[in-house]
Amino acid sequence: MSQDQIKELVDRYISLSFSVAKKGENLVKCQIGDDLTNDQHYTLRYIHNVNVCTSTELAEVFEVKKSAITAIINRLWEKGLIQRTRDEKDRRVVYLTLTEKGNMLFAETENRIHKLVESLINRFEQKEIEQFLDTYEKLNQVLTESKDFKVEE
Amino acid sequence: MSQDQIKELVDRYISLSFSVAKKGENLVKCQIGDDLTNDQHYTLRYIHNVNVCTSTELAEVFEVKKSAITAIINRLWEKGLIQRTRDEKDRRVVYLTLTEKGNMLFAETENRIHKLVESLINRFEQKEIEQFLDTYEKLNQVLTESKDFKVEE
DNA sequence: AGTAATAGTTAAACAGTTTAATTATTAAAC
DNA sequence: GTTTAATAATTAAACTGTTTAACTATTACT
Repeated sequence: MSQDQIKELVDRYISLSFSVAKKGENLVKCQIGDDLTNDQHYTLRYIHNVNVCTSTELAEVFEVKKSAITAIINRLWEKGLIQRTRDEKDRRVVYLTLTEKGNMLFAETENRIHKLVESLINRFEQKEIEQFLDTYEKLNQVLTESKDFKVEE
Repeated sequence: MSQDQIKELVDRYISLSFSVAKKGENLVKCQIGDDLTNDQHYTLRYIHNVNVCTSTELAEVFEVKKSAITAIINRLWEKGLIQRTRDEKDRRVVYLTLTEKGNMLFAETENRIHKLVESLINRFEQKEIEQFLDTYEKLNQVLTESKDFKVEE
Protein backbone atom coordinates (compact mmCIF):
# COMPACT_ATOMS: atom_id res chain seq x y z
CA MET A 1 0.00 0.00 0.00
CA SER A 2 1.40 3.39 -0.96
CA GLN A 3 1.57 6.28 1.49
CA ASP A 4 -1.15 8.11 -0.42
CA GLN A 5 -3.48 5.12 -0.34
CA ILE A 6 -2.96 4.75 3.39
CA LYS A 7 -3.56 8.45 3.97
CA GLU A 8 -6.79 8.25 2.01
CA LEU A 9 -8.05 5.25 4.00
CA VAL A 10 -7.09 6.91 7.27
CA ASP A 11 -8.90 10.11 6.31
CA ARG A 12 -11.97 8.19 5.28
CA TYR A 13 -12.01 6.22 8.51
CA ILE A 14 -11.54 9.28 10.73
CA SER A 15 -14.33 11.31 9.22
CA LEU A 16 -16.68 8.33 8.96
CA SER A 17 -16.18 7.22 12.53
CA PHE A 18 -16.85 10.76 13.73
CA SER A 19 -19.97 11.15 11.62
CA VAL A 20 -21.41 7.70 12.33
CA ALA A 21 -20.83 8.10 16.07
CA LYS A 22 -22.60 11.51 16.17
CA LYS A 23 -25.55 10.39 14.08
CA GLY A 24 -25.89 7.10 15.91
CA GLU A 25 -25.90 8.82 19.28
CA ASN A 26 -28.55 11.24 18.14
CA LEU A 27 -30.81 8.51 16.76
CA VAL A 28 -30.46 6.46 19.93
CA LYS A 29 -31.27 9.55 21.99
CA CYS A 30 -34.51 9.94 20.03
CA GLN A 31 -35.53 6.37 20.87
CA ILE A 32 -34.59 6.63 24.54
CA GLY A 33 -36.74 9.67 25.19
CA ASP A 34 -36.55 11.92 28.21
CA ASP A 35 -36.38 9.37 31.02
CA LEU A 36 -32.73 8.46 30.47
CA THR A 37 -29.60 9.79 28.86
CA ASN A 38 -27.61 7.56 26.48
CA ASP A 39 -24.94 6.93 29.09
CA GLN A 40 -27.55 6.04 31.68
CA HIS A 41 -29.09 3.55 29.28
CA TYR A 42 -25.69 2.02 28.52
CA THR A 43 -25.14 1.67 32.26
CA LEU A 44 -28.47 -0.05 32.73
CA ARG A 45 -27.64 -2.35 29.80
CA TYR A 46 -24.32 -3.39 31.31
CA ILE A 47 -25.82 -4.14 34.71
CA HIS A 48 -28.73 -5.95 33.06
CA ASN A 49 -26.33 -8.17 31.12
CA VAL A 50 -24.09 -9.12 34.04
CA ASN A 51 -26.94 -9.09 36.56
CA VAL A 52 -24.71 -7.86 39.43
CA CYS A 53 -21.62 -5.66 39.38
CA THR A 54 -19.60 -3.09 41.31
CA SER A 55 -18.54 0.51 40.66
CA THR A 56 -14.95 -0.58 40.17
CA GLU A 57 -16.01 -2.99 37.44
CA LEU A 58 -18.07 -0.34 35.67
CA ALA A 59 -15.18 2.12 35.84
CA GLU A 60 -12.90 -0.42 34.17
CA VAL A 61 -15.39 -1.35 31.45
CA PHE A 62 -16.32 2.25 30.64
CA GLU A 63 -12.71 3.40 31.03
CA VAL A 64 -13.55 6.26 33.37
CA LYS A 65 -12.69 7.09 36.99
CA LYS A 66 -14.74 5.59 39.79
CA SER A 67 -16.07 8.97 40.85
CA ALA A 68 -17.69 9.35 37.43
CA ILE A 69 -19.49 6.06 38.07
CA THR A 70 -20.63 7.20 41.50
CA ALA A 71 -22.23 10.24 39.87
CA ILE A 72 -24.07 8.29 37.20
CA ILE A 73 -25.18 5.59 39.66
CA ASN A 74 -26.45 8.26 42.06
CA ARG A 75 -28.73 9.62 39.34
CA LEU A 76 -30.07 6.17 38.46
CA TRP A 77 -30.51 5.42 42.15
CA GLU A 78 -32.46 8.64 42.69
CA LYS A 79 -34.79 7.53 39.90
CA GLY A 80 -35.30 4.21 41.68
CA LEU A 81 -33.75 2.20 38.84
CA ILE A 82 -30.78 0.75 40.72
CA GLN A 83 -30.31 -0.99 44.02
CA ARG A 84 -27.15 -0.82 46.16
CA THR A 85 -26.37 -3.77 48.42
CA ARG A 86 -23.34 -3.95 50.72
CA ASP A 87 -21.36 -7.18 50.73
CA GLU A 88 -21.69 -8.72 54.19
CA LYS A 89 -18.28 -10.40 53.96
CA ASP A 90 -16.30 -7.45 52.59
CA ARG A 91 -18.14 -4.37 53.71
CA ARG A 92 -16.18 -2.06 51.38
CA VAL A 93 -17.95 -3.55 48.37
CA VAL A 94 -21.34 -2.35 47.10
CA TYR A 95 -23.22 -4.55 44.63
CA LEU A 96 -25.30 -2.87 41.95
CA THR A 97 -28.44 -4.47 40.53
CA LEU A 98 -31.46 -3.22 38.61
CA THR A 99 -34.70 -2.74 40.52
CA GLU A 100 -37.97 -4.00 39.07
CA LYS A 101 -38.58 -0.50 37.75
CA GLY A 102 -35.06 -0.42 36.29
CA ASN A 103 -35.63 -3.69 34.49
CA MET A 104 -38.93 -2.50 33.05
CA LEU A 105 -37.57 0.82 31.82
CA PHE A 106 -34.50 -0.84 30.35
CA ALA A 107 -36.57 -3.44 28.50
CA GLU A 108 -38.84 -0.78 26.99
CA THR A 109 -35.99 1.46 25.92
CA GLU A 110 -33.87 -1.38 24.60
CA ASN A 111 -36.81 -2.59 22.57
CA ARG A 112 -37.09 0.74 20.80
CA ILE A 113 -33.36 0.81 20.10
CA HIS A 114 -33.58 -2.73 18.74
CA LYS A 115 -36.29 -1.68 16.33
CA LEU A 116 -34.20 1.25 15.22
CA VAL A 117 -31.11 -0.85 14.61
CA GLU A 118 -33.19 -3.51 12.90
CA SER A 119 -34.56 -0.93 10.50
CA LEU A 120 -31.00 0.15 9.74
CA ILE A 121 -29.74 -3.39 9.30
CA ASN A 122 -32.58 -4.27 6.97
CA ARG A 123 -31.15 -1.86 4.46
CA PHE A 124 -28.20 -4.24 3.92
CA GLU A 125 -27.66 -7.70 2.54
CA GLN A 126 -27.13 -10.22 5.32
CA LYS A 127 -23.77 -11.18 3.87
CA GLU A 128 -22.59 -7.58 3.85
CA ILE A 129 -23.59 -7.01 7.46
CA GLU A 130 -21.88 -10.16 8.60
CA GLN A 131 -18.66 -9.20 6.87
CA PHE A 132 -18.92 -5.73 8.31
CA LEU A 133 -19.48 -7.02 11.83
CA ASP A 134 -16.58 -9.45 11.50
CA THR A 135 -14.21 -6.61 10.67
CA TYR A 136 -15.83 -4.40 13.31
CA GLU A 137 -15.18 -7.12 15.86
CA LYS A 138 -11.57 -7.38 14.77
CA LEU A 139 -11.29 -3.60 15.04
CA ASN A 140 -12.65 -3.77 18.56
CA GLN A 141 -9.97 -6.31 19.40
CA VAL A 142 -7.22 -4.19 17.80
CA LEU A 143 -8.42 -1.15 19.77
CA THR A 144 -8.22 -3.13 22.98
CA GLU A 145 -4.67 -4.19 22.18
CA SER A 146 -3.68 -0.64 21.21
CA LYS A 147 -4.74 0.77 24.57
CA ASP A 148 -1.24 2.01 25.28
CA PHE A 149 -0.34 3.14 21.77
CA LYS A 150 2.37 5.82 21.74
CA VAL A 151 3.57 7.73 18.70
CA GLU A 152 7.32 7.20 18.31
CA GLU A 153 9.06 10.55 17.94
CA MET B 1 -33.41 -13.79 7.64
CA SER B 2 -35.08 -15.30 10.69
CA GLN B 3 -36.05 -13.23 13.70
CA ASP B 4 -33.35 -14.86 15.78
CA GLN B 5 -30.69 -14.13 13.21
CA ILE B 6 -31.73 -10.51 13.07
CA LYS B 7 -31.76 -10.22 16.83
CA GLU B 8 -28.26 -11.64 16.99
CA LEU B 9 -26.95 -9.20 14.39
CA VAL B 10 -28.64 -6.29 16.12
CA ASP B 11 -27.18 -7.29 19.49
CA ARG B 12 -23.74 -7.66 17.99
CA TYR B 13 -23.94 -4.28 16.33
CA ILE B 14 -25.19 -2.46 19.42
CA SER B 15 -22.51 -3.74 21.75
CA LEU B 16 -19.76 -3.35 19.17
CA SER B 17 -20.66 0.20 18.26
CA PHE B 18 -20.70 1.14 21.93
CA SER B 19 -17.39 -0.51 22.67
CA VAL B 20 -15.59 0.73 19.55
CA ALA B 21 -16.81 4.29 20.13
CA LYS B 22 -15.61 4.32 23.76
CA LYS B 23 -12.23 2.80 23.00
CA GLY B 24 -11.69 4.96 19.95
CA GLU B 25 -12.47 8.12 21.89
CA ASN B 26 -10.07 7.15 24.61
CA LEU B 27 -7.25 6.38 22.21
CA VAL B 28 -7.78 9.66 20.38
CA LYS B 29 -7.78 11.50 23.70
CA CYS B 30 -4.37 10.00 24.48
CA GLN B 31 -2.96 11.31 21.21
CA ILE B 32 -4.50 14.77 21.57
CA GLY B 33 -2.96 15.41 24.96
CA ASP B 34 -3.95 18.15 27.38
CA ASP B 35 -4.19 21.15 25.07
CA LEU B 36 -7.53 20.17 23.54
CA THR B 37 -10.55 18.00 24.18
CA ASN B 38 -11.75 15.59 21.48
CA ASP B 39 -14.68 17.85 20.60
CA GLN B 40 -12.40 20.85 20.36
CA HIS B 41 -10.14 18.94 17.99
CA TYR B 42 -13.11 17.86 15.87
CA THR B 43 -14.17 21.51 15.70
CA LEU B 44 -10.72 22.61 14.60
CA ARG B 45 -10.72 19.83 11.98
CA TYR B 46 -14.02 20.95 10.52
CA ILE B 47 -12.96 24.59 10.28
CA HIS B 48 -9.59 23.53 8.88
CA ASN B 49 -11.27 21.51 6.15
CA VAL B 50 -13.76 24.15 5.04
CA ASN B 51 -11.39 27.03 5.76
CA VAL B 52 -14.18 29.43 6.78
CA CYS B 53 -17.53 28.73 8.41
CA THR B 54 -20.21 30.08 10.73
CA SER B 55 -21.71 28.97 14.05
CA THR B 56 -24.96 28.09 12.33
CA GLU B 57 -23.13 25.77 9.95
CA LEU B 58 -21.26 24.07 12.80
CA ALA B 59 -24.50 23.61 14.72
CA GLU B 60 -26.07 21.86 11.73
CA VAL B 61 -23.07 19.62 11.05
CA PHE B 62 -22.61 18.61 14.69
CA GLU B 63 -26.36 18.37 15.25
CA VAL B 64 -26.35 20.54 18.37
CA LYS B 65 -27.88 23.88 19.28
CA LYS B 66 -26.09 27.09 18.36
CA SER B 67 -25.48 27.99 21.99
CA ALA B 68 -23.42 24.81 22.36
CA ILE B 69 -21.26 26.02 19.49
CA THR B 70 -20.85 29.44 21.06
CA ALA B 71 -19.51 27.76 24.19
CA ILE B 72 -16.99 25.60 22.38
CA ILE B 73 -15.88 28.43 20.09
CA ASN B 74 -15.41 30.71 23.11
CA ARG B 75 -12.99 28.22 24.64
CA LEU B 76 -11.02 27.87 21.41
CA TRP B 77 -11.03 31.66 21.01
CA GLU B 78 -9.70 32.14 24.54
CA LYS B 79 -6.84 29.83 23.66
CA GLY B 80 -6.10 31.97 20.60
CA LEU B 81 -6.85 29.17 18.15
CA ILE B 82 -9.82 30.72 16.36
CA GLN B 83 -10.51 34.09 14.83
CA ARG B 84 -13.97 35.71 14.59
CA THR B 85 -14.59 38.12 11.72
CA ARG B 86 -17.86 39.99 11.17
CA ASP B 87 -19.28 40.02 7.67
CA GLU B 88 -19.24 43.64 6.48
CA LYS B 89 -22.26 43.08 4.24
CA ASP B 90 -24.46 41.16 6.67
CA ARG B 91 -23.32 42.22 10.10
CA ARG B 92 -25.23 39.45 11.87
CA VAL B 93 -22.82 36.86 10.48
CA VAL B 94 -19.52 35.96 12.16
CA TYR B 95 -16.95 34.01 10.14
CA LEU B 96 -14.78 31.51 11.97
CA THR B 97 -11.25 30.72 10.82
CA LEU B 98 -8.20 29.13 12.42
CA THR B 99 -5.41 31.43 13.58
CA GLU B 100 -1.78 30.61 12.80
CA LYS B 101 -1.56 29.04 16.24
CA GLY B 102 -4.77 27.10 15.62
CA ASN B 103 -3.43 25.72 12.37
CA MET B 104 -0.17 24.66 14.00
CA LEU B 105 -1.83 22.93 16.93
CA PHE B 106 -4.33 21.20 14.67
CA ALA B 107 -1.62 19.93 12.33
CA GLU B 108 0.41 18.51 15.21
CA THR B 109 -2.55 16.83 16.85
CA GLU B 110 -3.99 15.52 13.61
CA ASN B 111 -0.61 14.05 12.74
CA ARG B 112 -0.57 12.02 15.94
CA ILE B 113 -4.12 10.80 15.32
CA HIS B 114 -3.16 9.84 11.78
CA LYS B 115 -0.29 7.75 13.06
CA LEU B 116 -2.61 6.08 15.53
CA VAL B 117 -5.22 5.22 12.91
CA GLU B 118 -2.53 4.11 10.49
CA SER B 119 -1.20 1.69 13.07
CA LEU B 120 -4.72 0.33 13.48
CA ILE B 121 -5.37 0.07 9.77
CA ASN B 122 -2.08 -1.72 9.17
CA ARG B 123 -3.44 -4.65 11.12
CA PHE B 124 -5.89 -5.38 8.26
CA GLU B 125 -5.70 -6.45 4.65
CA GLN B 126 -6.29 -3.54 2.30
CA LYS B 127 -9.20 -5.35 0.71
CA GLU B 128 -10.87 -5.91 4.07
CA ILE B 129 -10.56 -2.26 5.06
CA GLU B 130 -11.96 -1.08 1.80
CA GLN B 131 -14.97 -3.35 2.07
CA PHE B 132 -15.43 -2.24 5.65
CA LEU B 133 -15.26 1.44 4.74
CA ASP B 134 -17.69 0.94 1.86
CA THR B 135 -20.29 -0.52 4.21
CA TYR B 136 -19.44 2.10 6.85
CA GLU B 137 -20.09 4.79 4.26
CA LYS B 138 -23.40 3.21 3.35
CA LEU B 139 -24.28 3.05 7.04
CA ASN B 140 -23.48 6.73 7.38
CA GLN B 141 -25.87 7.40 4.51
CA VAL B 142 -28.60 5.23 6.02
CA LEU B 143 -28.18 7.02 9.35
CA THR B 144 -28.61 10.36 7.63
CA GLU B 145 -31.79 9.17 5.95
CA SER B 146 -33.11 7.70 9.23
CA LYS B 147 -32.80 11.04 11.03
CA ASP B 148 -36.52 11.08 11.77
CA PHE B 149 -37.00 7.37 12.48
CA LYS B 150 -39.99 6.66 14.69
CA VAL B 151 -40.96 3.30 16.16
CA GLU B 152 -44.46 2.40 15.02
CA GLU B 153 -46.59 1.44 18.01
C1' DA C 1 -42.31 52.27 8.82
C1' DG C 2 -43.36 48.23 11.14
C1' DT C 3 -43.28 43.33 11.64
C1' DA C 4 -40.73 38.69 10.64
C1' DA C 5 -36.99 36.20 10.45
C1' DT C 6 -32.08 35.28 11.11
C1' DA C 7 -27.24 35.06 13.43
C1' DG C 8 -25.30 35.00 17.36
C1' DT C 9 -24.80 35.47 22.42
C1' DT C 10 -25.94 35.06 27.37
C1' DA C 11 -27.57 32.89 31.54
C1' DA C 12 -29.22 29.13 34.15
C1' DA C 13 -29.41 24.38 34.72
C1' DC C 14 -27.98 19.81 34.09
C1' DA C 15 -24.90 15.34 32.78
C1' DG C 16 -20.58 13.56 32.67
C1' DT C 17 -15.88 13.95 33.50
C1' DT C 18 -11.22 14.49 36.36
C1' DT C 19 -8.36 15.38 40.42
C1' DA C 20 -7.68 15.32 45.13
C1' DA C 21 -9.14 14.43 49.63
C1' DT C 22 -11.90 11.50 52.82
C1' DT C 23 -14.17 7.38 55.05
C1' DA C 24 -14.53 2.75 55.97
C1' DT C 25 -12.82 -1.58 55.68
C1' DT C 26 -9.56 -5.37 54.77
C1' DA C 27 -4.85 -7.26 54.03
C1' DA C 28 0.03 -7.41 55.02
C1' DA C 29 4.24 -6.65 57.66
C1' DC C 30 6.77 -6.97 61.34
C1' DG D 1 -1.55 -7.93 67.67
C1' DT D 2 -0.67 -3.40 66.31
C1' DT D 3 0.63 -0.61 62.80
C1' DT D 4 0.94 0.25 58.04
C1' DA D 5 -0.76 -0.69 53.03
C1' DA D 6 -4.01 -1.22 49.99
C1' DT D 7 -8.76 -1.29 48.33
C1' DA D 8 -13.87 0.24 47.50
C1' DA D 9 -16.52 3.78 47.41
C1' DT D 10 -17.81 8.52 48.10
C1' DT D 11 -17.50 13.66 48.27
C1' DA D 12 -16.27 18.25 46.72
C1' DA D 13 -14.57 21.42 43.45
C1' DA D 14 -13.75 22.47 38.85
C1' DC D 15 -14.37 22.01 34.02
C1' DT D 16 -16.62 20.68 29.20
C1' DG D 17 -20.50 20.07 26.61
C1' DT D 18 -25.27 20.26 26.29
C1' DT D 19 -30.32 22.35 26.23
C1' DT D 20 -33.88 25.88 26.91
C1' DA D 21 -35.29 30.41 27.05
C1' DA D 22 -34.52 35.10 26.76
C1' DC D 23 -32.09 38.73 24.53
C1' DT D 24 -29.36 41.88 21.00
C1' DA D 25 -28.39 43.22 16.63
C1' DT D 26 -29.23 43.12 12.04
C1' DT D 27 -31.64 42.14 7.71
C1' DA D 28 -35.82 40.92 4.92
C1' DC D 29 -40.66 41.31 3.99
C1' DT D 30 -45.07 43.62 3.17
